Amino acid sequence: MAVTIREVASAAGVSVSTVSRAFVSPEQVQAATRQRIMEAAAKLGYAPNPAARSLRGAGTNSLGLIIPDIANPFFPPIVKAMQARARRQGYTVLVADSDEREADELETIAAVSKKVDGLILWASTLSEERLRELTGQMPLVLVNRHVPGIPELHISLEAGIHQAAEHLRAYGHRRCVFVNASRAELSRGKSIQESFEALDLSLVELGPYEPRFETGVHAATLVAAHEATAVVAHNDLVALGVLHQLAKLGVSVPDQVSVIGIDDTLLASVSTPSLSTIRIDPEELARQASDLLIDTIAGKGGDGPAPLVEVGSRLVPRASTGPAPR
Amino acid sequence: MAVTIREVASAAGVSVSTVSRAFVSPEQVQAATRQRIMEAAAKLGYAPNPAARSLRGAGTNSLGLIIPDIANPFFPPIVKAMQARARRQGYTVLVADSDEREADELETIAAVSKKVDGLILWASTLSEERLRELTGQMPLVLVNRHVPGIPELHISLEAGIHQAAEHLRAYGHRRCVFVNASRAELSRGKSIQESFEALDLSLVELGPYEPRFETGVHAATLVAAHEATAVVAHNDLVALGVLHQLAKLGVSVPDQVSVIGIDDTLLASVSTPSLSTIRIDPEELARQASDLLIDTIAGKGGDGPAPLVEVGSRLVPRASTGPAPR
DNA sequence: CGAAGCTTTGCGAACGTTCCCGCGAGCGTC
DNA sequence: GACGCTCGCGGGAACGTTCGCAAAGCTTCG
Repeated sequence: MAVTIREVASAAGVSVSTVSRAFVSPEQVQAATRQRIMEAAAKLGYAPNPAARSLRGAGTNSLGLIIPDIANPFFPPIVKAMQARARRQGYTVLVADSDEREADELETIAAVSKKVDGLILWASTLSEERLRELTGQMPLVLVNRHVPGIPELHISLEAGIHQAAEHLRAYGHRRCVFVNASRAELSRGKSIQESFEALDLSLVELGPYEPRFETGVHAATLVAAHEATAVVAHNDLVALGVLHQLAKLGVSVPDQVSVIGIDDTLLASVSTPSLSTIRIDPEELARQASDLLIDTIAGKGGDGPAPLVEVGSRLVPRASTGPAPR
Repeated sequence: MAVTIREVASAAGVSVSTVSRAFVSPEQVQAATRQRIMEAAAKLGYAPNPAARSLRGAGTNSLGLIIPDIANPFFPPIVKAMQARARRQGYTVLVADSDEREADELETIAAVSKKVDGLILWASTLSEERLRELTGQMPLVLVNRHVPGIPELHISLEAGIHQAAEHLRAYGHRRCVFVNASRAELSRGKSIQESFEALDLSLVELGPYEPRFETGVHAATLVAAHEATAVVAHNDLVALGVLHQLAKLGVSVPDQVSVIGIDDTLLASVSTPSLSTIRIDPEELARQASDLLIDTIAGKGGDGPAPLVEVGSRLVPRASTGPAPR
């Protein structure tokens, strides 16, 4: 059915081996023959069969990306960027979500692992032991999860949080509320509490709740009781819940209360008022994660400790923050 | 490195063929032997190598899904649902986006096509001729694109549009605006124009524009000029642009103007006010599309005309629609 | 009791590719 | 001018699996 390497070989008047070489390591075959081969291949519409290729020992040229929830608007831009990045390096990206349940994650990994050269595990629910076992079987990169000895990408919100604190401080806010739903990235480095208090801003922490819209709705009813004039939410979705409920309560944003989200998802830029938020650049994230995995697959840094790369964050001020009321 | 079928065979004291059969067609091997094999496989941690399997002629057990833009919030829930559905049938889903550019789509198809058993092409930019050529090489399902002879899934907005018209009519609206950015699904069946006028609602069509937030912002400035009291937007994103600009103009929604979106993305449920919108059920869409492709792969309906399945829509009334001002 | 049919299992070829080995031609060195 | 080295290419085994074919065991029935 499909056109094989053999047909290309006879069409170009060379052996199968030479055609193979022309594709996998072109410098080993003379320019003239190479060109003949390529022309024949193009005319016949030949493309190497990935199954045969990977069976023989070469990799699959695919990366696996396992994220908690594709439907979470934070991820799609990252997936998109990673696809683009990986494609340029000759890789395809296989995306799957774990629904944040260990059983599902295991099943997903089992289904995907044989088809890829390496795995990016985002906020894995697996035990440290299991992850260690897994990394023995195939290249692994962890995002927002720390296990000694496994390459890791860490999202740091510290800079963004600091900028948010500065931003609110400059606007004259003194009392803030943080709606928490436990972000792994916040567990290292300076806590949000410390960042705010360093600037003489008091911060009361609500929760932890589930990271849902309704959480924001609920939290919004509490800010008055705390006499706070600013709210930082676990993510944009929660922030929108806050916005929604404040509007319903007749509280004006940003005139009476300022609101800040996290992630800079699409939600933030299209809300009314548009949402000030702490941005994590999906392009950079994708680039770092895929490069880290590709390097690991290539066996770089085989010695030495497992690499740890960090991606930062910054505040994107929009219309949901403003001067504190007096 | 990895454990092969041979090791399982010798561990279970049977031949390779029997182990193979135990996995691919269990009813052909006696219960007792099958159990022995499964135990040995489990103990050794054996899983069939997909590369070898697909090389030998069996399929890849993967479906390809090519959509215009993963970052468009309409798609992630569909992708998620399709993954879940396909997994239950033993398939993995390979998602890629085409960025709505023909060159990218071709490249994407080339990269993915060898790794899958069939392809779902969403709103393909390819020429009819090319699609026909492609369908000769592998099973294809088209969504929102009609090419005679190729299985197709058609999203019908007719019911949703009709319900929207009824909804607005019952609220006493008479003049409406439609912000258009050309949806393929609208090109068949009754036009939105006809649906509205059948209920004695006048509808002026703006555009077509690009389906962006800013389009909605722009369109919102025009509704007063048309003396309209209701807006139907190309999708939720555009509708949010409308909402945003109306708020800025001091026009109250829904007291002065009602707004309806299309797609029922996450955006619609978390906006302020929450957005009435025409919902296309992602679960049903995913189910129909993947089942259609899997049936096509299985060779069902080889004779007869190419199947055409339709998925409907319905209005989800929320807070952005209300009685027309008098 | 034997032939015929069915079920259960084993043997071995084939899938399309990569890569190790070996061969011959050309070239530089002493 | 013989030797060794490099370079370009061909031969063929191997990757792990599926599946057609056939052998062996069992049942059934005349």
